Amino acid sequence: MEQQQISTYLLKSGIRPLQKRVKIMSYLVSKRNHPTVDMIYSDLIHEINGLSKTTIYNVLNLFVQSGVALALNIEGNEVRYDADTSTHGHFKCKICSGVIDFRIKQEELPNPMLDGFRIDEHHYYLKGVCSFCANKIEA
Amino acid sequence: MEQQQISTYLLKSGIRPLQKRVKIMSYLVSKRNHPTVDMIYSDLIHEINGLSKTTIYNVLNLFVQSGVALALNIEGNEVRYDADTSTHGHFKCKICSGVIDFRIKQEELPNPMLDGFRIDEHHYYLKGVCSFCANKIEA
DNA sequence: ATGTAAAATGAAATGATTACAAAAATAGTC
DNA sequence: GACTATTTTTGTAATCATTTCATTTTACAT
Repeated sequence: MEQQQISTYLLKSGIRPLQKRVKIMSYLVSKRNHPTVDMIYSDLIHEINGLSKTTIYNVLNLFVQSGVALALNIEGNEVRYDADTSTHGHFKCKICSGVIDFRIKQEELPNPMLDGFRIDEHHYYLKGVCSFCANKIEA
Repeated sequence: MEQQQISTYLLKSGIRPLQKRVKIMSYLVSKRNHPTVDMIYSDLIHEINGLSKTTIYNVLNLFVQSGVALALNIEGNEVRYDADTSTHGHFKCKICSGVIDFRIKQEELPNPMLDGFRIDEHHYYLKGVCSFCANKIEA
């Protein structure tokens, strides 16, 4: 996606499309790697002059509050971010630590009987070993 | 559950049923409140003489590794523990921070096409506002 | 009882995240 | 284009959960 499109998207979501915000969203959208704050920082520090980690925290928190990004809490010691806010699941490999998406429809997810509850977010996480790592183990 | 039953259960799971381990498991099983380490510590410090937080971390890590407890990563800043290792979902209320279980069958959870992947754990988390807090807001 | 291995302890280290005050950038107005 | 008020970014320090590690204590078999 072009930076211009990102700007429009952010604006539409009630977020002023400032330079760093656009770059960070652009990174999330293009890489789709469910990065941690550290990953974003190490990748963008070269590209954005004088970027601070605090800014990344600020911007990501803003994104999550505004609903343009999801915070994934798959593992206790790290938060990962995802610009894809549509319904989908996540698989995390214990070996390579990679996180991949898998498609599921909203209707496929069970809807428990929770009378009077307001449900805002659905998170479906799987953990195990990905096919690539599984092959390496066998070999 | 009686402490005796807990001991037998731990033993069967390959865990030596030492005093503190039994007490901590007993706490998890009886309270079913998905506690954090801090909650366990503040509740058991009165009951167990000279209990240290490090011990709770040690014991819980052992429980998780041995498969007699689950570590829930619903929110990024806290890990909660659950002695119920059967398939079920968790709902966390944004207002009161309470976590409740809901029953789902293994078969109800979607099984994505992940060829060659080994899936070890399924986590299904919902977030929103529980009925109790929703009522309070309306009132 | 005694010795050995396992477990628990507490203090210090680590790592992620937040708070906060100062500096910089931005948008709107003249 | 310059001026000012407001918002954003920055960097440091503070906070909080968790782990590490050396030491002490406990459990258990002999």
